[in-house]
Amino acid sequence: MQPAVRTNLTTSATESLRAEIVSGRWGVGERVPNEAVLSDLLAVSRGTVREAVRVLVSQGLLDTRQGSGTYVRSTVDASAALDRVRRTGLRDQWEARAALDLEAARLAALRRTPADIKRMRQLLAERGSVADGGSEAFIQRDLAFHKSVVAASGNKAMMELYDFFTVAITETIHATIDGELPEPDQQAHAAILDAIAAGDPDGAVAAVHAFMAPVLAQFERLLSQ
Amino acid sequence: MQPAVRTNLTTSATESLRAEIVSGRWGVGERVPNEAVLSDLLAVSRGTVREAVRVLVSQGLLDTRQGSGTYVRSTVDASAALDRVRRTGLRDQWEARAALDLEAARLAALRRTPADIKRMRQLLAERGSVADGGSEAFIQRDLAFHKSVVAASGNKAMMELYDFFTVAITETIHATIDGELPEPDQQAHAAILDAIAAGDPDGAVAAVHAFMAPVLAQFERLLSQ
DNA sequence: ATTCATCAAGTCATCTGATGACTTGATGAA
DNA sequence: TTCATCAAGTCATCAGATGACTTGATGAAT
Repeated sequence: MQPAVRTNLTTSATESLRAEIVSGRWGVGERVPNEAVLSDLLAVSRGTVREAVRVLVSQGLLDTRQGSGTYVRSTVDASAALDRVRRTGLRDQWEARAALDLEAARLAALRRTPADIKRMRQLLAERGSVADGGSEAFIQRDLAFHKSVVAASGNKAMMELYDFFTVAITETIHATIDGELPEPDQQAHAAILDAIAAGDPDGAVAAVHAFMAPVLAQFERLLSQ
Repeated sequence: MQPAVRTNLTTSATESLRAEIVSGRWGVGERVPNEAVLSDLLAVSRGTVREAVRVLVSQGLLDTRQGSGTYVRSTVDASAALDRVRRTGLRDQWEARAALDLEAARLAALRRTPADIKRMRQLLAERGSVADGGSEAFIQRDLAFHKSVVAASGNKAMMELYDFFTVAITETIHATIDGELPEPDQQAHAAILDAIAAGDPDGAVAAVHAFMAPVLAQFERLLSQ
């Protein structure tokens, strides 16, 4: 069945205001109606209007000036993008991070410095097994290796996004299935590093693909239940 | 002189609450004090507390449930992560988006529905040339095609990220080099679509690579100046 | 004619109090 | 053991009031 949508007045007020802005009916720099008028237009109380306006201010769409009024600051709504990303499913987030892993490995194979290789080798050696220090510590070491690969790509945007996804995915996993995912083995990781060290971009991509496959397959199983 | 900082109670209340969350003092899933208590703790009225909470809800950090309470949803401060991504260079942002293009094309080749293919074909046909309606309109049509490819991957996280990077890259380009980039040609785009329609993931990846190469080469030239 | 202090209207900022809607755990009957 | 009922706790929303700030108009002083 179609799930019943439960919304609240503030949210719908926010979306109504947002629609006026992104549609361009309220132009950039223009002053919007005051709180009392908006309260009438939206048929909600002034408090609700204020909450809606505050949200749009925090997203950079509006700008309030005490004593003067509320003004349109921008019609571009990118600031909420990552929030919406976080609301997507676990599989989607994992795939998006995998996209970064893939391209980062390819770029790393083209750009890695000797220092990068040394660092990745060290982290891979430290990665060890789950037996050392428990699964939580192992996940941290595993992550450190992956991040070093992304770092070797020299791409700061991808590093930031990788961090973002890592935390978001961790939270989602804790909130839902509680760690039922297979842990990729040491050999698969070594293959990635070898390809990067050899300066082989296609090999690096293939290696990442190989180690991602079982995890994604597990997702499909979990999601199909 | 140091400009006088003028802040308001709602903003400082928001930051106080955010600090509790990102510091981990309030853990994920935990229920936070109710509005009346927060009102006392922050020494502001309940209305102000509600505005602050609403902002954090809109940013995905909190979650309110009527009748139950307010809960910590996540400790990832997406708005901060996004600012850091924005501050990275144009090449880094472009590469990150390319990583999405690449993986999305591969996934689209595996998952595309007949409706997806029809839509992509239509948008590719409409894409036409710069002559029709000027470069601004052409860029919009070009973008529409790329987004349809990402949509065909069925991955919502990647769609949101693609939108984000598109806006960020557009802003950066306007702010810096003012559109000196080569426009990938129609044939290269057709190759992507053909591979996806044929259900050929490797071919889709190769096609995206082929069309990205000249743009990235141009970046290298511009950046080396 | 120009400058500047003053003022009044308009607007957002904040507080207070009240009522309704919803959730959740306890209670007790079937 | 199951399930309907209930009461307490919490967020959702409204209404009214006061304070702080901005802005343009006014008019006196220079």
